[in-house]
Amino acid sequence: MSAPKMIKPTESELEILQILWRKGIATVREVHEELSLTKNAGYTTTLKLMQIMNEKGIVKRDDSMRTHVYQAAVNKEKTQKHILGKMIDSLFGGSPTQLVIQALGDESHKASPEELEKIQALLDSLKK
Amino acid sequence: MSAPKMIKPTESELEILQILWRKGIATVREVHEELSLTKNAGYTTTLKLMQIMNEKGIVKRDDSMRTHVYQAAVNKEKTQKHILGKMIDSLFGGSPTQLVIQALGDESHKASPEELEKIQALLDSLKK
DNA sequence: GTCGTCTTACGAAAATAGTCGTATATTCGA
DNA sequence: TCGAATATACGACTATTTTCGTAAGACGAC
Repeated sequence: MSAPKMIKPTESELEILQILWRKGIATVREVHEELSLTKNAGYTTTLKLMQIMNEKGIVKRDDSMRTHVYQAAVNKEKTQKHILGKMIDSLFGGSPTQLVIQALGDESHKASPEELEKIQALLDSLKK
Repeated sequence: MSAPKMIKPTESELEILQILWRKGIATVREVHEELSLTKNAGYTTTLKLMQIMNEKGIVKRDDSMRTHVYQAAVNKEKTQKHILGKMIDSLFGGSPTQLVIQALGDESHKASPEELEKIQALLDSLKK
């Protein structure tokens, strides 16, 4: 039953994970190209990070070929939940309600009616 | 009108901010007593952190007396919203809905019926 | 085969965060 | 007045995260 291991990706690792979650698999070069759009770091920096992530078990890689191919080894939803849980503790006094209220009230990230319905459905199921 | 400064409190700083937000004002001793309930760190560690926070402008202090009195210098809701906004963009593709769903589904931070009602009320007001 | 390019590996510096020991000052009660 | 308790200041040490230089092997064009 014990969680295999509790993973706590760093900021930089999260940036890489997002790319891998979206692309499925990718080489260091591909990840680095995308990171470069919003960030400024050398190629070997990205490489090193991904190597470390591999050691930590955050990503897996296929190194049967000269150019290694990476993929995320942690579940996206689980990771989101875990980070959110820490945030609930560290920023919202353990109350997810406060977090939800702030998130829903965020003017720059408005939820659409369809999304509100999704939340309503979830809320209904929690209430019973 | 420029934002005075963009604050990025660390994990430990957030823990202290939470206490200050709740208590309004507090001494290092008081903050440390509370931190000790959930954490294990020496008194001077807490002191040092609060001194650094003071230098950063995250807290203010009244040092007219021997025992200094601290208070938060950053707004709680603004800080929460800022950090949450970054997370919505970086982890949830800009959709607060996904974040809300993950937060509500967190088994280890269950919302009480009363809290669910609060969310329901907010949801109703957003729907109209 | 040789050269230029691309790749991984590796080590270590730089930056950031958190920890605490110790010195010194103040307060207060015995 | 003396000493225990408590306060701040401050430096240093540890740990973690991020960064990158450099080396060495593999590949393809020619």
